Amino acid sequence: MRRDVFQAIADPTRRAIIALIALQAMTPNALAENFHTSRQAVSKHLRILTECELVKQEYQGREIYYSLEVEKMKEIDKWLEQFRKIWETRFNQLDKVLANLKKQKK
Amino acid sequence: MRRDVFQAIADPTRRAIIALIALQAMTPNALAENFHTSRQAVSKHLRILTECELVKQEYQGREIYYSLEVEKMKEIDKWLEQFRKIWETRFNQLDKVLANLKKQKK
DNA sequence: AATATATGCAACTTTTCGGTTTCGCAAATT
DNA sequence: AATTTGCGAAACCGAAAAGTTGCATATATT
Repeated sequence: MRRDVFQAIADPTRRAIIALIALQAMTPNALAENFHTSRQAVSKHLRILTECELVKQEYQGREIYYSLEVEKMKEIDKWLEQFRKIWETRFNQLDKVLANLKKQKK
Repeated sequence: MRRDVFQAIADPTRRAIIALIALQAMTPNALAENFHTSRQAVSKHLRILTECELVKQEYQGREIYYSLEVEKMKEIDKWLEQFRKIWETRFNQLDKVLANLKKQKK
């Protein structure tokens, strides 16, 4: 079982779940209504999300409210950081090219 | 075949490949030296990365240099955007709490 | 021309994934 | 007390993933 953040967000249903519970805590049943799958399938997704700590549970009687562990999402952002540097540099280079073109036009 | 960016970065070997070719274009053979898998396996990963347009090829005689399509990486960044808003808000709320604590100390 | 090298592709195998169905349990409702 | 409801866990299934081995092909090298 790999179970890291990147594997967790690979599945589109899980990404949708993440987007939903980012806004407000939700129960498995409430979540399942948004998809064309059984509640059990959603439950399985929630387990995966819980295992990689992307999600936290809050027990309320027999209901369980799931909500996003936003901090964990930053891990993805952190990984992206190395590439952000690259695409910003590229952008600056493009900027230079455009600036030179302008100069030549004059 | 799903083949989207999120599925592409789910595999740790692929993430490593992405990180390598982000710095400089590399051939499959050169890449394979960095992993404990066969060249063919790396080739397969490269095909997946190519299919979702995360990677571009440059033919040079019998060698093929692979490099990162940085633009495509922005798709992940774009998806993260919605959560960035949330964690920044949370941060601001924490900021307020800290500010209040300071006030009380006075 | 013969051989070596770089690569992709196809076939095959094992493991993982995402789903369903069935079940058991605890909390609510009647 | 009996029934309904919300949930997770386990068993099972088909499809996809990730790897290996064995080719075929095109370009270099000798």
